[in-house]
Amino acid sequence: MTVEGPKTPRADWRAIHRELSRRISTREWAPGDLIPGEETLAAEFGCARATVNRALNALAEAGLVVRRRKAGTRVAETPIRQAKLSIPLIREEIEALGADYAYRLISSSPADMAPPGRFAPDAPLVHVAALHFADSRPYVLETRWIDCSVVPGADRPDLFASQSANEWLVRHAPYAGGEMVMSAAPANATEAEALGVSIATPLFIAERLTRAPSANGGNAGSPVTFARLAYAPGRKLRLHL
Amino acid sequence: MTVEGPKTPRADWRAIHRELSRRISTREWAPGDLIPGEETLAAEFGCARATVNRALNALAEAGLVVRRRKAGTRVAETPIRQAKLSIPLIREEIEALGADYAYRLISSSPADMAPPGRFAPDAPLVHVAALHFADSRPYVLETRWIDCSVVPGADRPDLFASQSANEWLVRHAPYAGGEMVMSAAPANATEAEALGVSIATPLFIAERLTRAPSANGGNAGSPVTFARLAYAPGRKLRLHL
DNA sequence: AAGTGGTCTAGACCACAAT
DNA sequence: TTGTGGTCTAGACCACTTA
Repeated sequence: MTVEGPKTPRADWRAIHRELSRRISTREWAPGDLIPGEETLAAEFGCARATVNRALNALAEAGLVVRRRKAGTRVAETPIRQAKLSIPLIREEIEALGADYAYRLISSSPADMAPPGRFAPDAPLVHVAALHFADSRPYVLETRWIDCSVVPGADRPDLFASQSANEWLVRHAPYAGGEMVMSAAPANATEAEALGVSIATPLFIAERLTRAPSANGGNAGSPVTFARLAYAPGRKLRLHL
Repeated sequence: MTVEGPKTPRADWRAIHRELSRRISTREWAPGDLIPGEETLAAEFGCARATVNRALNALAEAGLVVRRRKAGTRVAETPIRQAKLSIPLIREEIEALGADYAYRLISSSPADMAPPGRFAPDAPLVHVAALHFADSRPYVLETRWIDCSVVPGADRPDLFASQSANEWLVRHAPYAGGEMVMSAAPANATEAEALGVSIATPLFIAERLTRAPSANGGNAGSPVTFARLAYAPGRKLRLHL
């Protein structure tokens, strides 16, 4: 009998998910073990197979089990292997810290120098540098290039005077996918001055390339924008596993 | 009609997902727009509502749409806001680079100093320091504490002489969840010596706290292990959006 | 009060892969 | 060949929210 509380629904896929999750985390079912099939579990929990299927799919998506036709479902050998990283707008990130947000454009101009190899050689680029502040202190330096042939209007003067490129792009650029690379690097002269730290101070760097939807509807079209974010010291990226 | 190719299934939730995804990425449906209800879309695609539901749920999980009862489904204001981060074992991470993996234990002993505030004051801790090599070059310094009262046997001598604590724990410790924090920091004396770099060199730091399942089956039990990973310069964390 | 998503069911057929 | 997961359906009821 699985029904316990007065308000307990007869068969809730979340309840099944919890129970299976428990059996795995307590090693009642150890890594590598083959667990019962959907039909069997459905009988055990007294519900339809589709309900068990949903619970198992959620476990699979979280990386707790590995499912294969005919082979069955097994507890993953390496259980915690995936985490979801939410990427908020910088303004939201700062406001979530309980700090006041401010923005200042440093420069916006047709690009002289472009980051090598990311855009087509003849792409009409705009270069934008801007600072984001938390409680009047520099929080992150944003250095960005935008391909105007993909995002018409991005070369309008003063466009980014009072709104960050990211927020404008979110509203005006088509998107499909992209890549993000995070690393640690010493502050260069520009970053040091903008953030008010010494040269070579360790900075958390996030670089992000966004791509337009490709012709066939896939998610690997031509680059729309490339941004390098250099965070002031102390910035931490938190994840829940 | 939606059926086009000879092999096209009548109604495939992935096809619906692709089509809706396309409408969003091309801004046919712009951020903030209310999109048609499940019933309407089911009629359009000629399938059951459950099939549309599955496609929309996938979009919601990816952060492309926001769904609320009675209010309907809207295109998210900030489209790309989530990324999946896969966290492989260090050995797998190094082997994925095409490099040879090697491991060397530096020290393993009852903990004298514990990271403050992470474990109970009287918890019987073991402290482990170890180096992971890629092609004979230091790749990451692992500094770890383990609560032996949660993981019996972790204080066995020479347990981590030839296998990393992480791999042993994966096989022997119950788990439930945890937190991970990433940042950039200057190398301290220990890290500098172990990794063969100068003091204050910028390092990518990942700190990970793992928790045991709590009594009620939740995912916020007592700490099992805390690990600090200090990566040699050049390490990059790549994400696909 | 009413509309929308959330979920369950019972049955069916299919796709893949191990035997 | 056959067992297992993958998916679809048609209908039903429920839960949450907005109006």
